[in-house]
Amino acid sequence: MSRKNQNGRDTMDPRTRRTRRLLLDGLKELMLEHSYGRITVGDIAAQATVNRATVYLHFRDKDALLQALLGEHVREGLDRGAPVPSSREADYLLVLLTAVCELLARITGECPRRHKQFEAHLEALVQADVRARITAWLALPSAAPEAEAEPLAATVLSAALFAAAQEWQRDERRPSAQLFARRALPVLMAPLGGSAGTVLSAGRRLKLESAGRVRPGGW
Amino acid sequence: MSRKNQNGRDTMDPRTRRTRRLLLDGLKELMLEHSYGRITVGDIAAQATVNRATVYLHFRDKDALLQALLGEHVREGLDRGAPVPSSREADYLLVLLTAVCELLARITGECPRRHKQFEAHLEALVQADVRARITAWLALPSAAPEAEAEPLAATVLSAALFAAAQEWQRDERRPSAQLFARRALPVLMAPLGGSAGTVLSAGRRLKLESAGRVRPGGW
DNA sequence: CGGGATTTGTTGCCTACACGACAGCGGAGT
DNA sequence: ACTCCGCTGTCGTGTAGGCAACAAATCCCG
Repeated sequence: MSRKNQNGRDTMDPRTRRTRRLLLDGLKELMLEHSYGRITVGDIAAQATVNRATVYLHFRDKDALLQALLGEHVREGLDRGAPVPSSREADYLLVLLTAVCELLARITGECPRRHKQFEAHLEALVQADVRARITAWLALPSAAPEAEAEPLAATVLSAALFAAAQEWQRDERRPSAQLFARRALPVLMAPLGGSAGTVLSAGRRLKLESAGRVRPGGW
Repeated sequence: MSRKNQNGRDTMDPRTRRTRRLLLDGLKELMLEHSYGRITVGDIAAQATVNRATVYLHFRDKDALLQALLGEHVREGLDRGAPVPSSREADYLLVLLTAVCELLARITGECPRRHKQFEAHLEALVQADVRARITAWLALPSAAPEAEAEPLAATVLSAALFAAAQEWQRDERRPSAQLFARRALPVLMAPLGGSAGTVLSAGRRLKLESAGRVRPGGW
């Protein structure tokens, strides 16, 4: 049995990885031309050159497969633009907000009419992924010894950030995502620390008053 | 055990078909950037997301894999342009000669410098495939009841046809393949039947006295 | 509404593939 | 000369996947 069935990245049997990929790609391919509802599990299996029974070795049902596909789409969309850094760079939130704005725009823009039904779901996945990224970012090794991840910090931060991006998206004549992010970030963080600082772990003050700073505060 | 390991097309285990395809595509992909000699079996396996040992379940060695890849390339090249017809159409040889000319031109034209070493081999494969096509064409149901496949017919015809194509290829200012084929065909068939029209449909009398002229790469 | 036709999940048996380990071998360096 | 090293080709063992058949939805049309 493969070490990690769900989250395992590289400890999986190559056959499992390959088949998973074939299935995800197969569904993606089919959804370019057909509506989700009209696609059967058999269609997906055929497209993936895999037996129908095999589909169920990887996903509970068709919806779970779709879920995984959408999740991957979101993950990739955020990874180019806002990969989780290896050190707790101060401007990560800025980068992330920019990327979220751009991804949301892409979702509502490029998504075929036929799949508009999934937009809400897709946005929820974006929010979940943003939360995961912020959590990971907060968990990064920091110089402060007392660093204890305030569990609420990620929740609050991600919700605020995502809401900001959504508002940007609704704006008729919105500025560039980059510009918007720079202006919005201070507002975003205001509720967190008293004076726009101390995002969380006590000693760690993130100075963001001048919101355009593009240099990591390297620690 | 799969019904037909070598030639079976559709009676193979889907896993076998898929892995074969992955390996062929993998080698093709690698050869876009590396010279054949520097590519190891392990590289191919990795590119194909397949275990190295699995390669040997499909091909005796790296060379056999290359052989299959080149053969497939030739087959596909001739299939668009000169697929074996379902009835013994009279002008098939014309179509085939045209296709061979164009394929030869593509081989010497598009082939990267790095792989020029395979050109001769590739041309031999073309000739072999041409022979197979002509054999198949001759075996097609014909109106003549006495139709018995004269085994030498395919050999002679294919050698002559291929030699003509090679000569066209060497011509500095060659005409279009289409035009050349039209002009060359009567010459080609002259040794076969008396009057260039009746190739071998009715009388199937193949006079080969003057047919010994087999161009290089021959048997 | 009824009933044939698809589609969905599930199961048991068999096969192709993954993996690790192995001996053999050719090449590069010292 | 020698060892070191990476590649080749093969083997035994465990597992993912192919296949056929199945009951249970679900569709859909008269």
